[in-house]
Amino acid sequence: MGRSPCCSKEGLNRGAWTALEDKILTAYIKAHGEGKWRNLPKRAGLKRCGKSCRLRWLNYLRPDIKRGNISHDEEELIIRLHNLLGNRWSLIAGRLPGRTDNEIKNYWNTTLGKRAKAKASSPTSTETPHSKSRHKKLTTQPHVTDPSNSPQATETKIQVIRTKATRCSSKVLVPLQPPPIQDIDPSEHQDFQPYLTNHEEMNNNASVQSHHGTEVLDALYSHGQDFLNFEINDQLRASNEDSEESNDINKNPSLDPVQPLSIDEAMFKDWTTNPCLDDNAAMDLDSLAFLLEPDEWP
DNA sequence: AATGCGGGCAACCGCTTTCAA
DNA sequence: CTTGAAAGCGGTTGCCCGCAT
Repeated sequence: MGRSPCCSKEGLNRGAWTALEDKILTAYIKAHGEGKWRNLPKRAGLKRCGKSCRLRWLNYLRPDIKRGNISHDEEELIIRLHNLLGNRWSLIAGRLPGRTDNEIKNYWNTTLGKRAKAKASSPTSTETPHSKSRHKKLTTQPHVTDPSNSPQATETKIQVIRTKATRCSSKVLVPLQPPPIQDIDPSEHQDFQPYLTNHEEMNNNASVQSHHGTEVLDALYSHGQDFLNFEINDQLRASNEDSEESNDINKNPSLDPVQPLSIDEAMFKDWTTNPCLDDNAAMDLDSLAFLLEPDEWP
């Protein structure tokens, strides 16, 4: 690809991963956990760059990866989030359980971007999101990997999404509560089944979700400014967290997660009061789409 | 049946950001 | 405060596959 290697590549494998390499990497990470990517190949006995291992794990081997077609809901969400966030693929992916930034980026570049272009040049275009071309290729499995060996082949239970922008979470810690199970119909929220079954996991990831909520809200507030450079005022947030009012939402799981959103100044100062951004509803596609396109509110 | 072409996707790259010493 | 390592990110590339000719 014409560029100098990012690290020493002597004797390292490149290109598509083999089933054996996948197995080794998966086994190693299962045993030792993620992280320390640079040392990982040596320790695991893989002839790969650490970066390559990280990418392979995050984009393909993770057990919480959702394979298969992008659903209509997901597609709409991607489009709206892209309108809002631009090419912040990792942020967009953070709102789509089981989807990776690479997958969304590819999907945009190959499908949605073109469609958007076509639509722009021909506003009367009647192509629907379910047009034939879109489904020309269904679930893709890498040819190098024996599907029977793939973790996804046997792992039908999709776990909670972990946005890769995990660093953000270290600065935002919001008290969380799992959604009341009895209030949620699992059949209608299959994408979020993990949230209904794995509270511990959800709590581990909740701060990230909350942080994304901040970004979305701030984006709305700043009307397109580069809100991702926004630095959260720690003191303000701390005072908000101390405020009884700001914690009401976390204390009151009975609040309707899709309650119409009224965006006022107080809410921007204390986004945790917004029911749409409550963790109980933060991953709900409907509520988010609702947030992004207020003129479509019923 | 053979070949060319384009689409789709996995993987790679360099830059940026974050964190710890 | 500085600096280097590690990790994250988005852009780009190259290969494979399916379709058209």
